[in-house]
Amino acid sequence: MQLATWNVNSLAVRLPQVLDWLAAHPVDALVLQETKLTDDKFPAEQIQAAGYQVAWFGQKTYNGVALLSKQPAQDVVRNIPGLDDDMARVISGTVAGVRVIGGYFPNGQAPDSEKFQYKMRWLQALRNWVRTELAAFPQLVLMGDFNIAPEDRDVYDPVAWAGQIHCTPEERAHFRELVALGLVDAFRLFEQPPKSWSWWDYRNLAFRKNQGLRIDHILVSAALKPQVASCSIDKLPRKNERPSDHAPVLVELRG
DNA sequence: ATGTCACCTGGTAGGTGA
Repeated sequence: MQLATWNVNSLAVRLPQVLDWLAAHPVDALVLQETKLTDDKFPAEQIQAAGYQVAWFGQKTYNGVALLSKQPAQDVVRNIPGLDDDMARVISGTVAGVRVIGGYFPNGQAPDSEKFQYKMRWLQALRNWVRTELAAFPQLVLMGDFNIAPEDRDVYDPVAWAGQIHCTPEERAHFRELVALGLVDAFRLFEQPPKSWSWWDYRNLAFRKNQGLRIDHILVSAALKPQVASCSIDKLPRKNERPSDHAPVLVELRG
């Protein structure tokens, strides 16, 4: 089966691109971030017409996530249970026996900001919850826009970005702690092209200059690791007219 | 060196977030 994650930066704008991409990449499940739609405005009918089931969880203006799947997702959960959070950031469901968690992690703005403190609290709550989820669902995939570049090789200019948001030691420690729960970064299971990024700022001609970060990730559980056949970033949609600033990331599982 | 995009409010621009 194939799974994918994509931060679309407004599904209202990017729905045609999502449907085009699914036609070319008919993955079994796709999680979306930054849909930026209230639930009453979610384009469920157009997605269903394209052959996908969908569960969604949004809010006005910001955030918003969705889980698209060929087979309907079972036991859908929205956000992190037990965390008091007014932002729509997580949607989970079981697809073909795999527990899929799609997340839009907080950006954090700047290391000295209140938003960074929220990011730290959110990451701690996520870790505690994923620990229990892994115990209940050994076959688990955690994917989405983590807003964390795990290592210097995930940053186009690690010197300039040292200590900046997405690259702080605190964020990187949280990433490692998530992995330490019993997950693996599927992208790094394979030889990858150098300078592989999943996000390029809209500003500064960053995509043309390939100045990006790898902040969108697919973590798979130890039980699934032997089944991982490939993992890649699809840069093509970033070349569209009116692209999202993020590219989709895909993983293929055998069996 | 610089270079954006999407959304909101409230109004035909400015502010916010990323």
